[in-house]
Amino acid sequence: MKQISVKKGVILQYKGEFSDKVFFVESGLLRSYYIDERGKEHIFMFAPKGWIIADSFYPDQPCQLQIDALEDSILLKVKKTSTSDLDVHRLVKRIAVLQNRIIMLMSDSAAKRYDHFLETYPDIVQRVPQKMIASYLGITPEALSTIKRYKKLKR
Amino acid sequence: MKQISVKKGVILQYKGEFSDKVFFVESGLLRSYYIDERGKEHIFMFAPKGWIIADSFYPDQPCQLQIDALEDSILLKVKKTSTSDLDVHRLVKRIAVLQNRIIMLMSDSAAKRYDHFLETYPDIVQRVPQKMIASYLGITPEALSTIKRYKKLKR
DNA sequence: AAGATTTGTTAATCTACATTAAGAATTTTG
DNA sequence: CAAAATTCTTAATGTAGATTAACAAATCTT
Repeated sequence: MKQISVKKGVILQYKGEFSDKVFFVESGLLRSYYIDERGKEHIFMFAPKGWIIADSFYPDQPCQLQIDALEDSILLKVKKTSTSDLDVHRLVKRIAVLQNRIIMLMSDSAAKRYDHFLETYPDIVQRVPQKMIASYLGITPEALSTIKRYKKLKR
Repeated sequence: MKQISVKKGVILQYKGEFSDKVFFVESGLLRSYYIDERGKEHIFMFAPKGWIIADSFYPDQPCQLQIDALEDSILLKVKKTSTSDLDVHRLVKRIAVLQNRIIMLMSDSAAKRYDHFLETYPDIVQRVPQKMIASYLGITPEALSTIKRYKKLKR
């Protein structure tokens, strides 16, 4: 369990790598993302201060997700193999986060998914490019742009 | 931790209920599903023999998911509050399942999501109505019907 | 077995979002 | 600061999947 400091843009975990790391974000912002067969990135999750980020906790399986820093960040790095550090409480919390993400993805319209995102990450809108938010929502940046225009009109 | 036996159709957990239950499926088939504001059901997960099914493990929060039996089933019912029974190993496994579900939902086409479903639950296709599979995939039964027709044509 | 109900198919039409493209705004870099 | 690169917006057109509807097939009920 040691503290590390990373610059924006640094890749902390590559897809396919056999990783045994879990990161606790002390400050800054990370993201995990899935790269599909066509090379397209789909943002799986953002991790601002206080969040955990990791692949699925199996050290003997190749990672599905890639993780990098969207801002200069300070992290606590823990080895997954030290099961003792993975307390049940934190795992349960993570399950809740994933469950909400699934319910969010299942909710019909992109506009609603955007609202859901705003609730989950109230302070991230200003910090990352819209195209990343679009990727998280599963839509194109153009579509997000249109959604935002409509939201403005309604006000 | 006690064994219970339920008939097809029995609802084991209602949306909004404060539940502290986790079910291990010994035989049969359960499903968890999310009910949206318009009353539409979205199947979150199927749980055949060997799987766990539960809401997000917080006994002090109302359930987001409803759980019922799709077949006569035999279950082990565990109280979530007895943290000791929720071993880290099982939680980690559950996280992996949820992560795969998210990646599946993010993968572009409905046809691919169907393939993904067939891999995850090879023996469920014959056991549940197509409209439930469609719900799990996030599409209409009509759309699934069309996907299956195209798959047949290609063979 | 006959009727009733639920489920599955097909086809026509509609719509949310994708794609393409071109220009405007913002950020990065030398 | 100016030039280059990236990001954002808008609009035109295309498409996967939704909706509607009518019928066929399977399942449940008595």
